[in-house]
Amino acid sequence: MSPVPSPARRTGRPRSPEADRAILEATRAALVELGWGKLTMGDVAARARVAKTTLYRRWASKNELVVDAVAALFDEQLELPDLGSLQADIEGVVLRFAALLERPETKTALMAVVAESTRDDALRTRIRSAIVDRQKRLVLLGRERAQMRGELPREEDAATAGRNADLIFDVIAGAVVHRTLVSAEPVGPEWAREFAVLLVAGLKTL
Amino acid sequence: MSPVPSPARRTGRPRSPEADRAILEATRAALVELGWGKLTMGDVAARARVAKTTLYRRWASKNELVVDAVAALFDEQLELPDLGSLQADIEGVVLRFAALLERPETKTALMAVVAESTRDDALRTRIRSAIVDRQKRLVLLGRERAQMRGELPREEDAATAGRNADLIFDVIAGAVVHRTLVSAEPVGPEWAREFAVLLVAGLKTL
DNA sequence: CTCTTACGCTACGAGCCGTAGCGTAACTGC
DNA sequence: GCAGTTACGCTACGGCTCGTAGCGTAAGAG
Repeated sequence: MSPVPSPARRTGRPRSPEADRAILEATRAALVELGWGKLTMGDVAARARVAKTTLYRRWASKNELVVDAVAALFDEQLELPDLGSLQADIEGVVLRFAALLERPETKTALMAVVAESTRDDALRTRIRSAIVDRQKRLVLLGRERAQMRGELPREEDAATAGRNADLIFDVIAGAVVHRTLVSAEPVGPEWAREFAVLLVAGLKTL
Repeated sequence: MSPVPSPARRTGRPRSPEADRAILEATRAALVELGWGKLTMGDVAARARVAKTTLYRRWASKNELVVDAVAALFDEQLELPDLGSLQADIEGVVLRFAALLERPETKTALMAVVAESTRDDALRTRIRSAIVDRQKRLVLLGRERAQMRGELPREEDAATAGRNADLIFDVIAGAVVHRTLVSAEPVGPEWAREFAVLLVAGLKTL
């Protein structure tokens, strides 16, 4: 989690895990109140009751600090219960993802970090492993279940299966993000249902 | 376009439209080279060969300047030729939107502005009218055509029609944006075709 | 020709960044 | 214990950007 200098050190005073926690939490709080643009390292340090230099000993830049602070939010929701049908599973994953995006600290930060990642490959890699791939697992899981139930055909070759998974993931995640952040409308059960109906119908013809 | 003080002035030296142009263009260029975070007003002014004070006479903040600079990019692609079928029309709108997003000045800026808009209602309104609604018109146009051709049923009431249009728009725009910016994969003709197949199949069952 | 407004330029206080230097705290190995 | 090593808090600093003020000049309107 503290990426900058992770030398396999063995002697000397160890880093305070408490400080790690406090800094990440302070970062999320500051994001909610101030937003990405006005968030300052000095402010985060003050909230965490930590010296500014301590921040810089762990994170090289504001970008990386924020990515880690946000990524921690995605550690929770990694399970998706089997709801019995493809339709229900899609509604479930949509609602979970939406619930995550509704949280004010996620909204602002995720988009800002994605924006920055268009110019920073290291950041993109970090986001991919910390956030995107974890969400994608849910999609793969849902498809697998649907194929077991016979709701969806199995792809003939691995390449097609991979392309389809990517497509489905972009459609689901994209729609939820766009609805939440651009259209700025809530993702409720009805919307999830309508979206899932649309998607399931499309998937069955693939 | 220059939002700050738009008093119905009639006397005195008029504002230089040339300066407007130069500033917006310089802003886009700076965005490509520096990104949102490192873009400075001083730098934009220097690129536009304009005094920094001239920027502040027109735009109150960096946010609004960037929104206007990006919005200008969306003024072009507002037409969508009738390609003969719903499938082809969707592929067309996807490819057009993707082409816009592929431009480096759009990529970074659009996401950054969206991120900031989660905390700034005025900014969100501005984005909506300048960018979102214009793209949405294309969706409405495509649906209208498909209904004329008999490819899609007409909605029974206006409320349902509105909800459907919103849903479709979020799916299309969201998928393209997510594919381009988060997955960081190109939107080519094959992807557009596969996506359109999926969506058309779903739409016909709505 | 006067009035009014825009422009370029310079200068400025304020705030934040990221780093350096110091003394102190915590933990390890002898 | 004691020395060695690393983390921490604190202070101070140069450098950069912000956004504004003040001035003299440029450009249309009446």
